[in-house]
Amino acid sequence: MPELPEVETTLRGIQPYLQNQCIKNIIVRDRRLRWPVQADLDQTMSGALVKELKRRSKYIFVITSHGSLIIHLGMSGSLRVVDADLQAGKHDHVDLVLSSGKAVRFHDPRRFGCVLWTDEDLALHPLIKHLGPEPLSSDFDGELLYSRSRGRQLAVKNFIMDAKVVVGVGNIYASESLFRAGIDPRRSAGKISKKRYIELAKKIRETLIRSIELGGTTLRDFVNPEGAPGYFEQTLLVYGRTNQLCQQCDSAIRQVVLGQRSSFYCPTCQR
DNA sequence: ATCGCCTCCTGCGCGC
DNA sequence: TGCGCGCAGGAGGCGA
Repeated sequence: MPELPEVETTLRGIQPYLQNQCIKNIIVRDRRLRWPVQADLDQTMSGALVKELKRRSKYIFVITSHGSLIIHLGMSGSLRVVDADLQAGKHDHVDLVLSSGKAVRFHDPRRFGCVLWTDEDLALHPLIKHLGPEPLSSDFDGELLYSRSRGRQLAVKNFIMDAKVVVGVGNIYASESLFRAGIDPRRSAGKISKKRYIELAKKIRETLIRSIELGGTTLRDFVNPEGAPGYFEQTLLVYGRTNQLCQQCDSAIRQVVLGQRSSFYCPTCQR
């Protein structure tokens, strides 16, 4: 399940194969993603030169001479670098075929992801323009969490997962960051002190950076674009550990549902 | 404005 | 062994 570290790992994996390369053609096998893939995508982008790749939130931008692609991996999406003539499998919906003989293959069993084309300013795109700051940028800190949370009643876990507040904090990393900051995920966002938000912002940043260093979390079948797994899963302290003992205090880890999402916390370490 | 719920979709693991 | 069920979740959209 790609979260920000998995998206960053993916971007870094495909970057060397795409940068300054020519997109020979695009093969669309199934247009039915979260939003339909544009019918004439191949005609629009054939022959495009890839200028640069960028990430914003969990979106990957492929910026070319013939407009940009906005790619989101949804829940189950992946991008792999393959030899262009490798037989496509089930759920291999889109190939960016490169002049080099390689292809970047978009695979997404649940089809929650998207591959959208746009010729407009990416920062002004409807999917992008409302997004809050990047958690790894200097625009994000505890002061921001504190000021944005005043008067808010929702649970702090839901608050930090709101992309208008800060992007890229998904379900796994929200639980992990709150554990590391010692904050109960159910606590009302508006009632947490500035001091605690400063600690939380620090832990969000540290947790994401550490996961990127380890190549992301391999849950289900995440692998980087060259086929290697991520190793952050081995460092998860609460996520998915219901009834297991907390590594800090031996209490049993609890699972609750917040905002339709499973959430994990230690009843002793988190207050 | 805020917040919680619904929805899209398929694969997997579980119980029977 | 096979079947049916519940769960997983990113994030837009909607209703209260």
